[in-house]
Amino acid sequence: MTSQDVILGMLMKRGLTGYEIKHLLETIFSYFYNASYGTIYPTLSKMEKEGLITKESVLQEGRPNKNIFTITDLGKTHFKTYMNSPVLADEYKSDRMIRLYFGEFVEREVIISSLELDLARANEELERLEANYKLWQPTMSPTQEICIQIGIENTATLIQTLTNGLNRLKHIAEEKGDE
Amino acid sequence: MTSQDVILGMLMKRGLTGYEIKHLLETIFSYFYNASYGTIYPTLSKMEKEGLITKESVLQEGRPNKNIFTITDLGKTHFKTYMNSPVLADEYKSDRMIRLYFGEFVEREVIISSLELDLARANEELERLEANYKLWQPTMSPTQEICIQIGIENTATLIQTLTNGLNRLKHIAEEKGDE
DNA sequence: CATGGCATGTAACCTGTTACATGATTCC
DNA sequence: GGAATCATGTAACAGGTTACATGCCATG
Repeated sequence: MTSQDVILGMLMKRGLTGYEIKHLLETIFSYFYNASYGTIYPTLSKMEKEGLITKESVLQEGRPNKNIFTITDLGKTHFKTYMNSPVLADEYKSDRMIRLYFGEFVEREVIISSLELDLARANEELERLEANYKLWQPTMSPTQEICIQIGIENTATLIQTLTNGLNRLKHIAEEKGDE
Repeated sequence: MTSQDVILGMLMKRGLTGYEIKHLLETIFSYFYNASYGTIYPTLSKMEKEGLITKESVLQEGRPNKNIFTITDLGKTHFKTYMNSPVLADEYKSDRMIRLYFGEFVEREVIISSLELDLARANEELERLEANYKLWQPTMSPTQEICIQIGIENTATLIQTLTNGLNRLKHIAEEKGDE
């Protein structure tokens, strides 16, 4: 799974610009993938050279011209090859979790306020995912729905676990304060 | 958060060899971090040159010699700087999720059997995490416990969501079969 | 006698990010 | 007047993986 595979998948439905691809990544894909412009544009150029996609330049008034990329038959073949290749293990690197894991080496308050920030962010993320779900549900395929449900339910669980963890940590902090 | 920060954190408790670091990553850290030997050994060399850690070679009989690395005061300072730096966003790239998202472009059975594999793996992972929890709980710090609880609860939630999703997909498949 | 555990290390490669460069228009 | 949106692109760099190289011992 490289950015190329993900972009090909996005183009299976309709032609897109690099800018639109980035926007999609930030909204619907953000839960399980992302890429910067520094990846997207060079990848699109490379794919065009290889004949996986074609470029159509559209002149616009009052705003920059744009390049709409459309998948070719060769591109579709490549995408299907990807979809039938062995599934790779998830890549997950969490700075939040690392710091929590090593929490014993910093002051308790640092950890507590960090967890509180995580909790606030998780709540925002949950709202965002639920808003997305309501917005796009009518046009989503069944498997897309499962994707967003996984995102929503995992975030809801995270909120629960963080809340429980915070309560326990605060409890320990109070006990220590009583000594 | 680079591998250096994680390794420094691991060495805060006791000296370790590269091999032991890899083992720890695969067992307790696997839920939120990992690194290959190709990262670990060069990073350890670099850290030694920079004076963050010291190397002690231990000759062994019947098995290869090993290098035990110990954190220095400079290393501890670096670790604390990391722990007080701004938290980075999680990096999560999931091939599983990408394929599920684009599931409409392949045969339903491919998706169903893929989800069934995911479910089986999630069950194994849950068992592994729970076994770890039982094994290490007595020696875990409160924040370490929260880490493993997050892992366990998220995995349990994933199992639920996958089960629900599978049921719905099979239902749709049956309806289609009735046409 | 083969597999897995113990143990270290390098070189070639891949993939991606960050920061920079440009510039008009619309909304607050 | 400043920020956000639309829109594309590059160069330098960072950070990592994979495959290879080595080799003994214990277990089945």
